[in-house]
Amino acid sequence: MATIYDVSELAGVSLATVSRVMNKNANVSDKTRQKVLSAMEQLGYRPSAIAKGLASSRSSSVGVLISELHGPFYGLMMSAIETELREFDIHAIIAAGHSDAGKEAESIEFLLSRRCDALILWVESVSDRYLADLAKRGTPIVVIGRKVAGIARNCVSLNNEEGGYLAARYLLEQGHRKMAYIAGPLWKHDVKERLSGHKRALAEYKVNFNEKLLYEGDYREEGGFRGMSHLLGLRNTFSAVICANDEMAAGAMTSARDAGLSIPEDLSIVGFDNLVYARYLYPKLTTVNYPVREMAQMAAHWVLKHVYGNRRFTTTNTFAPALVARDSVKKVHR
Amino acid sequence: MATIYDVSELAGVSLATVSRVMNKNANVSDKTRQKVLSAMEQLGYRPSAIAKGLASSRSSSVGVLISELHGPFYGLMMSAIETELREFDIHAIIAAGHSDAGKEAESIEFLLSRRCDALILWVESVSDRYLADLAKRGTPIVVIGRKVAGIARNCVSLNNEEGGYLAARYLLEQGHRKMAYIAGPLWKHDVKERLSGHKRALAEYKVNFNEKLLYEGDYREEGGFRGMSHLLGLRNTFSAVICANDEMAAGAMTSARDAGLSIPEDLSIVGFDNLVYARYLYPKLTTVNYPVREMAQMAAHWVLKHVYGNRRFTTTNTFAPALVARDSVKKVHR
DNA sequence: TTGAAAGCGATACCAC
DNA sequence: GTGGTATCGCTTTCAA
Repeated sequence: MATIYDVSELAGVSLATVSRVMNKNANVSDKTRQKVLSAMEQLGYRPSAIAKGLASSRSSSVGVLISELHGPFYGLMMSAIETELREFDIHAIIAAGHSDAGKEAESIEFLLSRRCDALILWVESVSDRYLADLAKRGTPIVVIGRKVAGIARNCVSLNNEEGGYLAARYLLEQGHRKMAYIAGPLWKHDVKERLSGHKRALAEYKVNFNEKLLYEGDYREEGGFRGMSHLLGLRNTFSAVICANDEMAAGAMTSARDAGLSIPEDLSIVGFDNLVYARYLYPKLTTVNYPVREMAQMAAHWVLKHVYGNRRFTTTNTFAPALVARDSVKKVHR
Repeated sequence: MATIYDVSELAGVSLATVSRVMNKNANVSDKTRQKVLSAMEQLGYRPSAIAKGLASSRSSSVGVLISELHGPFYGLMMSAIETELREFDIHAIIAAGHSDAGKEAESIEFLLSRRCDALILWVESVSDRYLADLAKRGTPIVVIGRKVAGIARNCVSLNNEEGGYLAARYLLEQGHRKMAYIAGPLWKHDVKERLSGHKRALAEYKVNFNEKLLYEGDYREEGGFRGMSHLLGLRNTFSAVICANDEMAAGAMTSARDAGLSIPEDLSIVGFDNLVYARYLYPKLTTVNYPVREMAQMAAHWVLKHVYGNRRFTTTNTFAPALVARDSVKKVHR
């Protein structure tokens, strides 16, 4: 592969000059610029991002850490970040943390070793303390989906508590009084927040939260399926089930149907996230909107602004959920 | 951030020695190794992958190009590749091609500029010629999901024609004779192949292919939705609809239901891909399995074997689709 | 406007 | 076993 030396030689100019035309530095005469450009063309020259990074201590890359590379939620996030960054020729180096503290830390170290100019992190297991320390290590970070004490301005987060509240309140407004709850892994921050919002709504309506009707799922279809099966096996009755995300809602619906129930006639269901496919489920899923795309874009903008000095962006740190009413909830007359 | 110089100084050894312990080179006494290791520890030393790449002309990264970063299909692919590679401390640099020849080529150039040790490509728009030329440029490539003339051994592909055939034959076996087809974008290779397999099955059963019942979709839910709406608006009747992928099948089902039809009683539906969510649709979707994960792993293994010299892997170039019968097809008695 | 030369942080070959 | 040093491909002063 041709190097800058080859170009400089063929064009009959110095390395510095070649470097100047690459970086669109003004102080180059049109004539030399043309010579250089055509030399590059002839050689099929492609600058080495590696050498460039070493020399400039700027890698033009930002590390993105998410829990999983698959899954509709993370996919959207990644996609949005990549799109925003790419427009400025910044590349996303993507790694998966698998919701495990060890792997998350390892991935962060990995991204750091790649000398990313900044890190955008969706982390669930690593502690607030760890993140706060990391922020002081030099590489700018923005934490997405979580509010970390001490570095609030580096965070882009959703009010999950409010989301949990909205879902429950909606059901209560529709007349439901007995509801089951299929949560995500209970150690996760957002899971706990959603659940506490849920309880707040119940309290407001003076209905008791029944621990027996709480199932700890895994945020995936499978967990929703098992959760519903479990709940249906109980002696308790309930007219609605709230799932802590849409994927589990999909699994739960399938399970309910396998048990012969129809939705929403026999059972109402509410999800969380408002993934694309929520409206292609049957019946169309009533859920809580999670503005992932917007949040991901915001994280990217934060980096573009604070790390790459792009002044055109303004940033916000918190986002709000919103209820999206569709067809999976039936009104109950009491 | 500490450099190798700092470590060598603190440990009181030469650069070369530090480098040796990093690379687990045997020729270092236990004593010096310990000195170096503790110096690294003290300094919080983290080798620069960038400098390493420049010096060794090995970036320990492979470029992965896919059409979109979101979407269940690509997500699974990416995830599988990353997992395989990561185990060997090889990193995936991921880029999106957006099914556009210009962007695909640009992304490839981008990955090349990053000096990836190899490229794993899912490309749809760029020509066979382009790929064959690229393969000669030096950086090893493996093309996934497509068989490219001239570089067949660098390809990992599925027999799409067979998949299209299987879907249609299944419907024919179940007694269906009038079926509509919601295809993907007709310029795509796999779309054409699936469709031609479809026609082969029809021919075998001596049933005519009705051009009027062919709709060109977009491989996404939305396209399936519109396709079904379109088909239902026709004067033609049909007892089944084959969708060229599961996402469109989901959209199509929603549309059919909006029109008051029940599935599979009034209309049978078959998909393609066998995504996770196919079994959480209602009714559970009968589809054709696309072994994406296996294929992605194979692509990663190919690279691990041929580029990084890992002899433990064996490679295969072609994969076969298989029909997965579930609940979205009704048997028709004739 | 252009060039010379000193890094950037590792690797790897050659001595000792 | 360990050290010296050229080298990778580019950026970035500093002079001219």
